[in-house]
Amino acid sequence: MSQNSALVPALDKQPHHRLHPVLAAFAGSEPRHLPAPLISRLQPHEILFYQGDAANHIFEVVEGVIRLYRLLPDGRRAIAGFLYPGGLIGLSSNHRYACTAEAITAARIRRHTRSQIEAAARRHPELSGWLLQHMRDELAAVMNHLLLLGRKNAQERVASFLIAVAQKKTACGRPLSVDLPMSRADIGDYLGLTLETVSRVLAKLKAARLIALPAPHQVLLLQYDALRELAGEDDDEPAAETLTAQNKPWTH
Amino acid sequence: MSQNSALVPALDKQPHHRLHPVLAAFAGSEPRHLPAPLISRLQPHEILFYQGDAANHIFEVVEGVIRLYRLLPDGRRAIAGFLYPGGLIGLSSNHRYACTAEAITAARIRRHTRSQIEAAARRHPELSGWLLQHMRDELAAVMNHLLLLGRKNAQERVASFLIAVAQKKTACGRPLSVDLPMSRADIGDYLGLTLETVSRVLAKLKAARLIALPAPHQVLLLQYDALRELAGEDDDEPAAETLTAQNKPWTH
DNA sequence: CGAACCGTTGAAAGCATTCAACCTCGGTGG
DNA sequence: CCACCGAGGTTGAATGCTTTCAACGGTTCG
Repeated sequence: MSQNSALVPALDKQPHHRLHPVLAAFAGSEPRHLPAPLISRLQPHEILFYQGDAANHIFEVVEGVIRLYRLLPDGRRAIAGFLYPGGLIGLSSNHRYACTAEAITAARIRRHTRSQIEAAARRHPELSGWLLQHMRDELAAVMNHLLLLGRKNAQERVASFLIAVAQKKTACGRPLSVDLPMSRADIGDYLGLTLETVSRVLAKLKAARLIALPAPHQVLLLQYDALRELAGEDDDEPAAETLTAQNKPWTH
Repeated sequence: MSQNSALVPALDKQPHHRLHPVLAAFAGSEPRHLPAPLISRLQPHEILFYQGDAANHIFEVVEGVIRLYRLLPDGRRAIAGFLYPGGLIGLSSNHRYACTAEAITAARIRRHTRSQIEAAARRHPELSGWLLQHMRDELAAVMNHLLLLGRKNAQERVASFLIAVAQKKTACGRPLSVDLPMSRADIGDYLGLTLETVSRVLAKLKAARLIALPAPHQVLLLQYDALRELAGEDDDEPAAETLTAQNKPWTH
């Protein structure tokens, strides 16, 4: 509950760009026509904005965990991502927010108007680049998630999830302790499973001694590498690039 | 096979920004130190680049259809998107490409170096904004796809797919004719289904008179609205925004 | 003409879901 | 203080949707 790296839509792996109050810093360097960015507090089930709302603001999670989700007309829910402190919300939105943002835990959120950000970005190219990088990271994370949702089975999904959550906690010694502030239903809606299936898979991983569950919201990764194997992601594959460097179509 | 709007990762709906040779136009307005952007031709199964390759280029589809996909170690494949003429590839990539890009049909591709693009973007703010917008559209499309993969059943997925493909063809009168240059396996890997399931669902939709299949790669949407209903997306919901404008947490 | 590829269709199997019961834990109030 | 209640988690049994395996027909191409 006290990690502070971004866990953007599909759980970023690289913990680069840890700067907490980045936007605030840039906003602060502007002439102070505007009040300093507002920090608002959210109660556990409070909504920050709804899908379809005009996307006039960009939010920065200061504390707590936020879920982003979309709903089908009949109520089925898909969680697009969990946001941890340092995470940015709404950056990649168009005119309207694509998801609903709701607090899972009590949270503190820094709010910036889009125009503020854009003005600051014009003045500070490094901020502009940083925001772009953030969007690219978000997209890369979502690509991973498409593979997970499209082609992985329940075990692989849960294992991938645990690995991803663990990779935010910058490599303490294993066995790794991870806590999951969200409910089983949240995890299910994130992984495209039912809450029962999530529970069952966790039980199975526990029976296989790959994890331990001291409490429902705390997981110990006992065999990290076995979990990675199960997750089936070649996260940091070395350069398979020199091999394929020839025979590029455009070298014709 | 002759549409010319972008069908980015999850099949864009808004056909805005139809400008075919945008990047070329901007590149051309530079002092001609560099050769004009190369156009290369791809054979049906030719690879443009592999996932993991250094992302030094940005590509623009001029003609044909490209698939972007990721693989699991055991060969399972998830197609992240199909790209049609006008689509940009690699724009949102980090240092490395997140997907493999492969031609489905014979294709012509315009290649730009990333540095060319970036230089042009610095000189032409409108290009910069356009690229940003493109990334946002891509992300929005992927969000739709997460919902599809995470929570829709086979029928809903196929219906959504057909609707999305149809929405590229700017609203000719219904019944709408749509052609699918990709194979059933491609559709399956895009929708998180097997090729058999795709075939079966199409047969079922045909039996229900919602579509007709004059040829395997041509679909007639006989009952567009019923399909939309089945797809279950409130694509263009009107403003539900004024209703929720009050009770924003930050107004505390 | 035969091989290969693609799409379709059938039958059986499997994995996740659905429905339901039970349990634990906190909070509340009698 | 303890009974009651609701929320969240776990587990079991049955169902079902999708997958898997297999066969068949059509088309293309060497």
